[in-house]
Amino acid sequence: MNPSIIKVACSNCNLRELCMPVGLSDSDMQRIDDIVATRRKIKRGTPLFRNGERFTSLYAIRTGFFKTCVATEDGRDQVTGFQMAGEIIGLDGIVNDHHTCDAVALEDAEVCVMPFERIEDLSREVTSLQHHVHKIMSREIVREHGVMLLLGSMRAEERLAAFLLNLVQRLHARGFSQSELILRMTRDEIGSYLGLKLETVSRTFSKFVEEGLVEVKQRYVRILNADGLRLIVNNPNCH
Amino acid sequence: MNPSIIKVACSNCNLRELCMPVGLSDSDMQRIDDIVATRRKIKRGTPLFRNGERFTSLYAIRTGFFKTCVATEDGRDQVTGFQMAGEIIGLDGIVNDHHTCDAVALEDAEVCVMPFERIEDLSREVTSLQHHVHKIMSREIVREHGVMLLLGSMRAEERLAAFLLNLVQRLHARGFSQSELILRMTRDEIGSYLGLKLETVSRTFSKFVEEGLVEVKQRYVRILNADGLRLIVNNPNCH
DNA sequence: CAAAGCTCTTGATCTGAGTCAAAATTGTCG
DNA sequence: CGACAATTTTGACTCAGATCAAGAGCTTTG
Repeated sequence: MNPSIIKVACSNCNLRELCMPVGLSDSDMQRIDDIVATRRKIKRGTPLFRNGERFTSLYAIRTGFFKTCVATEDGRDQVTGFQMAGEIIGLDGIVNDHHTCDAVALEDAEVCVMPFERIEDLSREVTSLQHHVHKIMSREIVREHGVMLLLGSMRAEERLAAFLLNLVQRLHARGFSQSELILRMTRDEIGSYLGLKLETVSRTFSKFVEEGLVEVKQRYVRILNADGLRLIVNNPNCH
Repeated sequence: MNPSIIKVACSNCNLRELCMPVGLSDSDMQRIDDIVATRRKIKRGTPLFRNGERFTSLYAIRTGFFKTCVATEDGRDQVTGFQMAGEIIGLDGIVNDHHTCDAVALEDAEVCVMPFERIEDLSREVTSLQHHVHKIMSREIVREHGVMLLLGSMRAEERLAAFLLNLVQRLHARGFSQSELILRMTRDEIGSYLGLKLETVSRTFSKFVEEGLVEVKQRYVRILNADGLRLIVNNPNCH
């Protein structure tokens, strides 16, 4: 028995509205509580799951911050996303019953373990859960379209600006500041996600600082001019 | 009434094993037949659906070839995928009840229209259909991870080689040649998908021809040395 | 079938981001 | 607390792919 595994319930979880369907009846809520079999704590730098591992469960992040990354045989890898509290990871494993990417905690984290079989069973009975599962997967597809747009057609500054705005927007939705954030990932990881080298990420940060768009002190970032960043993202001709 | 809409069934469709679950009982097959409400013919260059349109159905491609693309307000756009017979499009629309990309036929095409409500209703009853829907969505997520890897970390030659190998592999799975194909898209569209300019796509084709890897005559491509292409994809140090 | 309009190829040049290198800063842990 | 390791910044130089431009092939349509 893993001592880091403890039993809990969703019904009184304050992230409920992020990972669960809204407007459930009490009895449905009760049943959904049972989906979350256990919680699991993940130490910083440690994988929640790895490419090739058997897929059994989806994970709802309770606390902490993750990255997911895929790799080629020849050792290149690509960060495919950064995930924070209330987001669901593991969807990649459904097709082949095996995970096709690594999920690594970037800070000490805790996740709710939701055995996928139970999700499937229950979503045959609770329609709103079925909808919810479909929407979560579709949302991930749409998010990835956005990343493809970014990687396929944006310049370094546009990519970093879009990245910062996206992060801060998601943090804000979780009750954090709209303008301040602590990056939980290295420049190298940001670069991998954005298709840039770490030096380029660093230089672009410096450029934003010079232009008074942000204040940066290592992992700490304060956004001074969000509209300026939005302008960079939306206007390819601004330079 | 749209005259291009006609009634049909899956049970005797030869693409069945590509878009539908396998190993269904006769009675389940019967019910799944009813999912495909209609078929729809799409003329070359015409959209099947557009960004912003209300989402109602998924589409199984019966014949023809599609591209899907997303766009920014400022007019940039990005091809997010090319789809062929047996593949499902429209998954992007589930999250927000509206499509977030355009799907355009690159040759005259025919699709099976599958109202998503019916899919959801039936997949609550037919477990194998439920699994199937989940797998299709997960497969799309994994595919997009691959595209992110390509866009984020590969060089032009690697991208084009990976693209050709992927296309020919999918065509082969549909009974076409492993070595010959007709591109249904322009150099510009390939470039958009691969994050390259059309000139770079053209030059890279020319380079492959010089190296004896492929034979190219406009849209016609014959792969002469598939292993050579694979080597380009897998070995970042080969140059 | 001829003209107009796409699409594709190729050349010349430019440039944004990559590479290599070194120093500065911060974090970690005995 | 202090030293080692990891991360970040900055500079100098290079290069893959973008851009600009022109011409050649194809397709389409009246």
